[in-house]
Amino acid sequence: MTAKHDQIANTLIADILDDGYRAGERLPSERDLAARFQANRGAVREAMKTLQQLGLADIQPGGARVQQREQASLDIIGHILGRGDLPDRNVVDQVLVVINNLLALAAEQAITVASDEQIEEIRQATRPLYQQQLGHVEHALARFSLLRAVMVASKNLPLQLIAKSLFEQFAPNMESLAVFVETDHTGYADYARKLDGALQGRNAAAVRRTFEAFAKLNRESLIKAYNAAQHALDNAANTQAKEAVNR
Amino acid sequence: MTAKHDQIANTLIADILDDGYRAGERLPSERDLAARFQANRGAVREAMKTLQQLGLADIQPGGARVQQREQASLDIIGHILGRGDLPDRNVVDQVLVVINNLLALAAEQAITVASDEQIEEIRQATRPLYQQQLGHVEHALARFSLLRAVMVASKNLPLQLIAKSLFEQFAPNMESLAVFVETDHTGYADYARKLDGALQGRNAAAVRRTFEAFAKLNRESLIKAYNAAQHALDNAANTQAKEAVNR
DNA sequence: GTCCACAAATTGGTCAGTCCAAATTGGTCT
DNA sequence: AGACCAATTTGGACTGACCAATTTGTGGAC
Repeated sequence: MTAKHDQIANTLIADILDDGYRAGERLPSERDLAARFQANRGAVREAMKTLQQLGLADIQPGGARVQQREQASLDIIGHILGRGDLPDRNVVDQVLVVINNLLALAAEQAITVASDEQIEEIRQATRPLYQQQLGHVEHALARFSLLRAVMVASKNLPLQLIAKSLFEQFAPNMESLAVFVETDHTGYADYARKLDGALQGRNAAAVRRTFEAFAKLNRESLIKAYNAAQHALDNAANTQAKEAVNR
Repeated sequence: MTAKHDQIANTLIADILDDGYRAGERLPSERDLAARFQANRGAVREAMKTLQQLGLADIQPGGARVQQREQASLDIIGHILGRGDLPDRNVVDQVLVVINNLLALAAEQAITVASDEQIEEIRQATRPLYQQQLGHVEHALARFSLLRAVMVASKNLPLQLIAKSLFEQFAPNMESLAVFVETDHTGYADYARKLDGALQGRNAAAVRRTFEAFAKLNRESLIKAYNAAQHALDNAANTQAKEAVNR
């Protein structure tokens, strides 16, 4: 059971993101919201504080107003992805672009600042990707471990925080696609070997190139999964429609 | 006059970031904090909610615990930069590295997805940088406008949100350095011209190269300012010490 | 002495009602 | 129309209380 103020906050967030409230518009007063959600005003206040920190609402004595989505915090990405049956395709692609770019940057930084031990840790993290018979979930976890190792080795705090935030909002919303993902074991293994070599030689350019290839693989895999999931959804919708006609 | 719950939150945040509370340690209860700050528990609760959303505290029935800094939100960067007389040099450099990399990515994206009108807007934003006689503040604002135009043209929401968040936390904490910055007008003008040309030809590689040169300029300028500010601070400290001896 | 089960104290989550200061609103006068 | 002022609305803060989950303390069994 999630806390009540979180329920209220999530409802309001969904309302705003679904354009139930337009930017600049005034939100109902805390007292009105308390009545609507059958909650205490304190709980509503905590929910409003959440909205404020997400940059979705500007809250001042006299009234709270909805802010432009571009004014929001990075933390709204998860909520945006969480809407609808499938996460928004464009946003998913945008997140991938950013994550991959940051990953390449982190690798570049790591090559120059990381200790030999940390480079060795990254190389260790590439090992599981050699294995052809890893399950989808295990393979995804292995890739995540690699990502994490690179980020830590970059010794760049903002970089780590951004990657963590993006990933933690991204991953849970991709679970609905997970069953449709077909892991390209051979492709990843090939990439893992190249990365290992580049790391060993501390070759920044080669590392960046490899990570860009890695990104391409990830993206293609996800696009395929997306198409499959979309077909499945459409079929389900058709079936439901036919049943409705038969009734 | 800032709100009381914000004061409480800021004090607690500073305590945590200054290692007043170690990771894993339990924070005082809301009731104790209310007594300490001579405030209502409701106000303390709102402050705690801030800490939670910053990822600094894990707050559960039974007690709140301090979280690892690596678990925090990107929004703590501003608080980290705000400590001490001068912002932490390493963190400043890290932020610069990330911002510049994102800027290059945004430019690359913009080249491929932006409309002709948006490209034109970016080119317009480069114009002020041609002028040799712009004041430091005006020049900084002009650079910011350019950054903003590129981000918008990238049409990548997460990218925009990250850049906005980083910049808004970064800028106010650089004001203490502002007086020591010597703007390299000639360098910027040179870069602006190259960028303009690359944009006109929609040459992604050239745009990225130009932005990397731009980043280098920015970084060198800030390092110089840092050294100057550090010297000024040291001298002030020495003067104070001598005065103390004379008393 | 160690471990475990149970009761007591602590703590966060929620609620009701009240007061205050800032902002908004609506009417009035010019 | 536009400027000004009072009434209302709204967020910020406070007091005091209750509940459920967790933690902590205590005692007994091994």
